[in-house]
Amino acid sequence: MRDQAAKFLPLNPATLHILLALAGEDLHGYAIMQEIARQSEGSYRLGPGTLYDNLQRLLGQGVVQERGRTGDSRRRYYRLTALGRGVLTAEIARLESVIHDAKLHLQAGRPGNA
Amino acid sequence: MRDQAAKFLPLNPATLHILLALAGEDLHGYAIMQEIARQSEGSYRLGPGTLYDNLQRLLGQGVVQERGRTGDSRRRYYRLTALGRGVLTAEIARLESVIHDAKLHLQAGRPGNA
DNA sequence: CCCTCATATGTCGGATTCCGTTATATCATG
DNA sequence: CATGATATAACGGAATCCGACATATGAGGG
Repeated sequence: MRDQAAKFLPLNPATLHILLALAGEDLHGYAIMQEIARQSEGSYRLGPGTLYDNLQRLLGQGVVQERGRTGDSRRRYYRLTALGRGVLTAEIARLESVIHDAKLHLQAGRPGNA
Repeated sequence: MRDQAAKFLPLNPATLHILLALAGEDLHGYAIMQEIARQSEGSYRLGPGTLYDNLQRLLGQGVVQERGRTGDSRRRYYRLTALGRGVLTAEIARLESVIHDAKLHLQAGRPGNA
């Protein structure tokens, strides 16, 4: 699984945030946009173009899948597959190591930057 | 500064890794490629196309600048500007919050993924 | 019933970015 | 001065980004 997941890394920001939004619960597209805006406190917003391009690709890659429709017939709910969960987990682990490195370098040498 | 830096976020993976490589010390392009490969233990490699496209853009944005050439006349050394250091710092802070959220959701509910 | 507005998905097309291939120049060695 | 490794850069097709626009459905009021 980790081998499979590794092929998808690194994730671009849009993909990372979509997977993150879906990690908590299954959501439909419009709700994904809202959840990403909420998580970033409004500083990062995905437009529909970027969102649906990405969902289309992720469906094809088997990273997310569509859940059976219930209630509101407009909504298409998406959920992470096992692969998708593995990809997100692997990316988070990778980013932790990136952050670790960054902190070493950002404080070493130049305190006040400039 | 942070306001300025915020305009550049989120960083795509190539940009993040270039800035990270330069956070430690000034490097020339070829060395940036090697440093990124080293930091990721070979799992993420930037080709020259992606690297120089990005450096060109970052120079234009004032995120990195060229240092005076010394020694080997082929090499062009790059360094982070104050803005560049601020951008990297802001992105790292943002990613920490992303990781925090992700960990909540990834362990909640589904322990073993699958 | 309609009419209207918010919700929700999807399309479209230009701009940007990605990224491997190829070209060119310089260094180090013998 | 020949050779091979290092280093930068140009090139061009593919992929992605992303706002604007189009369409369809739901909720609620009159």
